[in-house]
Amino acid sequence: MPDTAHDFVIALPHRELLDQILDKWSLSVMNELCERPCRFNELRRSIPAVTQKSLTATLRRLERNGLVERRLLTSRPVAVEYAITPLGKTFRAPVEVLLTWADAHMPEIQQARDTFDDESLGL
Amino acid sequence: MPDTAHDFVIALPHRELLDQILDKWSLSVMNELCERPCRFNELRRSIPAVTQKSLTATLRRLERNGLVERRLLTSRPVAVEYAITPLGKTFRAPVEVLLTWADAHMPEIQQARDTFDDESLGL
DNA sequence: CAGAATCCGTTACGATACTG
DNA sequence: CAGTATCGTAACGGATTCTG
Repeated sequence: MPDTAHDFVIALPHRELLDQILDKWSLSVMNELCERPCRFNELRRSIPAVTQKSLTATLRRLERNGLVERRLLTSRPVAVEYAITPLGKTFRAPVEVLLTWADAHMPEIQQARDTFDDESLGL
Repeated sequence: MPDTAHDFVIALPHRELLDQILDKWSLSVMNELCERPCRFNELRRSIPAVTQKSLTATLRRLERNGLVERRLLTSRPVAVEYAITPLGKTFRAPVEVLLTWADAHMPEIQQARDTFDDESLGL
């Protein structure tokens, strides 16, 4: 086996990949697309806080990494549809594990934060 | 069950938490501390690319969230030791799932990138 | 409708110097 | 040894305007 265990630094390609698909909006976008293909403005409405610019960038990144597919609908006027890819679907499980963990330990974490913040002040 | 499925936006506290513990250096740091408690400069050597400033910030964040513990060793001169907490240990599993996924699909992803980049040029 | 282009402020980060 | 303080840069993201 190569390493992964005592791996010095999470391996740069991994780190870079995570940066691209765990960023601010990617999870929300993929979450939406996992339910159904969506038009651009449909996505905007589903994720009200995202700006058009960020959404575009997010979709491009996800498309480049093969997690999302951009379909040009040859209608009149031309429309665009985004859909999750098979690869994208395989990413759901790891993410759910992550969110489940977050959910389960959020109270514990919140308490750690409170304690930490109190101590910082208390000094 | 509440939602998570048609959840609009990954829930802000979750998003914020992920930002704090999946950031650039946190995984490498926790990876190291999972093997043994470490001194500050020991960590720096283990993760050569991290600057002192970023390492300090990362450790503080992880400490605040209860994933890492800062132990003041009352020796002469005073030393500091960082260790993973029980909570921190529970985070290992989700991360491994994530990295395993990344490992398994990296070739596929790399090919998607190549294709995408080629098409961008080809036009 | 689905963006591209521009401007602009905040934040992240690295490099460097200094401290108890 | 384990930081803090300061500075400069660069990337990120939001707001706004424009376009086929």
